[in-house]
Amino acid sequence: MLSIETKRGTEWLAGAGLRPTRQRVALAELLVGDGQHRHITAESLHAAATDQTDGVSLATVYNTLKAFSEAGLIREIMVDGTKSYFDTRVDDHPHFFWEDEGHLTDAPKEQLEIASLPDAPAGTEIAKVDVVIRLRRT
Amino acid sequence: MLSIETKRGTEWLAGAGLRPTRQRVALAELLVGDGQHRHITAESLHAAATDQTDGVSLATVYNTLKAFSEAGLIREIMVDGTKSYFDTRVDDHPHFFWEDEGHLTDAPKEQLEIASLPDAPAGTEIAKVDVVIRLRRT
DNA sequence: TTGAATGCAAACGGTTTGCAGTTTC
DNA sequence: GAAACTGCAAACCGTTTGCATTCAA
Repeated sequence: MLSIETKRGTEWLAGAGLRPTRQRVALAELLVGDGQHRHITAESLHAAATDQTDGVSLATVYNTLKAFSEAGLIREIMVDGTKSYFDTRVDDHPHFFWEDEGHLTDAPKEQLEIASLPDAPAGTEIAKVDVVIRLRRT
Repeated sequence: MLSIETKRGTEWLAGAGLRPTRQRVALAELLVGDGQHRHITAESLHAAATDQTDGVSLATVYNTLKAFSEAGLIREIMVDGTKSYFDTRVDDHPHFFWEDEGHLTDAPKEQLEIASLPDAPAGTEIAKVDVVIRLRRT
């Protein structure tokens, strides 16, 4: 069908207590509408939104990504320094970063076995562990 | 003694085939002069250089960090997104990132055991594996 | 002497913000 | 109606760059 599905995205927002505005629903659909995980940047998401009938301003894309991120709906991944990347999958899992193309994909979590991890120093706890496997074309 | 030691830094530069200009030697000394590893940002290094008699312009700090990094003398660590961090220790090892203070320290490498790592996808090889343990105050 | 390195200031690029107008509840 | 959200444009801030000057070899 041609009509835009908005159910999943709306529920996703509701689960985080975020108001389902037109813009947020549109972005949420682009992010989780088909149930797949995605890696995006503000720029790529803005471009995707612009391709649709409902556009969303770049500033709102930034504000929304920040809001989603603070609500725990998405996670920011630090790989590039010049750009922010976000992942719709929020559990700890390793990433491949394709240095030549500057894009990010999930690495199979089952294939990563961490037998032991350094202890958190006194007075601190581990908030998250980022594992980024940087790839280069051979 | 009060005189500024410049031997180690000068040799360090020579080893990478970089000209030992006054500025580079000063920065190299600040980085490896005492044989200890350091985690720095352009800003912190510039501040440290300014505290000395020999100042170095901020642009030169940036250019120099880039040159050192390309020469393999230091390594850039991606943790913050808003700032670039560099490490004078260049082997693969895990880091603690103290989210509250925004600073970086080495995590004990012996305590990290990776039993298995995802395979590099066809046509690629692993350039490096970044492990960042993000800490939060309890 | 000559190519490389430096420093200043201006440019850059991704991100944030102030504020007026709009929308959700 | 009140509070939250949006969009525009301007501000921001770490970083890079153009170019004239200085320096190492």
